[in-house]
Amino acid sequence: MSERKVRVRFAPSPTGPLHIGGVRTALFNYLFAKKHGGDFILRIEDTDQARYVPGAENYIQESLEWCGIKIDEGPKNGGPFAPYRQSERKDLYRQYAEQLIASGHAYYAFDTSEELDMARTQAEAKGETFTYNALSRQAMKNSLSLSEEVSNVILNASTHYVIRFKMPDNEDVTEVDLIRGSVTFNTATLDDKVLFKSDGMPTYHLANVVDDHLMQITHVIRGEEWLPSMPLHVLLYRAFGWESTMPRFTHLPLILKPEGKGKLSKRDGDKLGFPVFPLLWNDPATGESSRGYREDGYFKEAFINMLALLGWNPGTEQELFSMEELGQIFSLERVGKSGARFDPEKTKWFNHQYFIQKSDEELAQLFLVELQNKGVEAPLALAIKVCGMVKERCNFVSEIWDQSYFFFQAPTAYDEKIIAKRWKDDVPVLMENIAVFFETLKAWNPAEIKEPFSNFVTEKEWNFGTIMNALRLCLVGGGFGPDIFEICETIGKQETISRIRMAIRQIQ
RNA sequence: GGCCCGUUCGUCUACCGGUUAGGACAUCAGGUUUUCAUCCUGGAAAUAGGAGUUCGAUUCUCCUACGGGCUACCA
Repeated sequence: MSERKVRVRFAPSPTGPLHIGGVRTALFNYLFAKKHGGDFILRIEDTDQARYVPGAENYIQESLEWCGIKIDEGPKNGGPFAPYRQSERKDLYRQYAEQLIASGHAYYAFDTSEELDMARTQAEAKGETFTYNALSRQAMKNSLSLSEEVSNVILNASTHYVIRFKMPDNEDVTEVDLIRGSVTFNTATLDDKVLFKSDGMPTYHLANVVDDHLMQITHVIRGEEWLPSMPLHVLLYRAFGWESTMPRFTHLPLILKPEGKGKLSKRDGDKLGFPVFPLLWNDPATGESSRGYREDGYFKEAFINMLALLGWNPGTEQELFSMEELGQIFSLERVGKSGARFDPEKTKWFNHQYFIQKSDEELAQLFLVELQNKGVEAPLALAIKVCGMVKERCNFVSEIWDQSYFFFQAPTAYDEKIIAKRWKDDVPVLMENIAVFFETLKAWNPAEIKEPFSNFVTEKEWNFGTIMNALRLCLVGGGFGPDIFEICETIGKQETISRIRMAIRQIQ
């Protein structure tokens, strides 16, 4: 059993965009596979046609691709266990459900949803919860409570029946969870879960176990919301006689809201202003769109790095990891047990780290696209130079413009606060003197502007801070930006002088 | 309600019986930047509570509290 090649799967259901919790589950599966030289399988669990959302599967596929999570087998690239979409495997499940009936592990149930609702309401009235189990199943309509003849009559007359698992009466089921240790459930607290629905489709439980077995999955790594169904799944493996090749189970802690109670939801992102999804999602039903990390300007490396460290840590103080590195050092033992609150601020920090690691050229290419969208024409060389000057103060490509627009155009407005602070009554005259002085300069580069400029200001006995800050206001329109002489050089002598005179005219 | 899982600075977490309980984000204070940001230095900041076990508990056990998940012919 330990000889088997590691095979893991990510098995989302295409009911909407994959949220970051799902991406993290996929990531941990992928990293586990990489670490052990195994395979990563994508399986689409579309057994609920009512909740099927067009485009969702494609979204999932594209999200994983953007993240750099490579799929070894899946609906798009195929593989030896195709198909990888459960709707296309539909015909296969019935025989397994019937096998369970034949072996006495399952039975037909004929109760209508109205009858079940009634049973629930009645129980509720008595302050109890209705459970379809060993205690109640004799009172319900099924092939266990009814005679074989009656059952067969119903079976032949209608297709409206389900197949339920015959949950043992009172039995402890213990199974090891790789990050939590051994967990025990008593079957008396569990119910007779539906395995096969009246629409001819299997439920998650049946399809999941059958496919994991058929696809030779060795490790099931999924969200903590599945922990309560682990005993059912274990019992199914036993009932099928597959216990010797049953996968090991691991349940990942959930991602919680940044503030308040509960698990992270789409609403939190809207409210707090951060994406909850990897990619932009346009809902085909409501027409609503949700922001994505990719479109918000996050680098995938930063996104992955952030996700990897949410619930997992390497045990060292290193925080920056490439996908490659993660694939070498990831281990399930180092995944935490408790839910992790999501921190959008830290994600920005990660992005900054990757942002400043990028070369000026790489950033310039991205920045050029932004410039184009703004209708600004600029040579690559200038974009590279500008990126080099301002990258330290940005987290995103979209922030470069705000830090550097003055390299491409004269300021159209002047920051009121800076005017109040730096533009005293005597400043216009001083600035005109500076403009005249600049006209006399021959050389125009930072060093050869700075030296004569300093001498000039010193000679005049003007206050340095006054001059420098006012000059910055003239050239930039605000009180920020890179070295002032670098700016002078980059925009050119004529433009520098013209901006000074324009500011004198415009600032009141 | 029942079942299961969890609980270390505000947040993510390290320390798998002996530490001045470490790091990162955020925050605060200095410094650099004749600007802003970056950056550098420093500060404040935690073992949920109570019983055990032990020479010694953040670490092991139990109870309580709190948090989370599940409790569908959804996954």
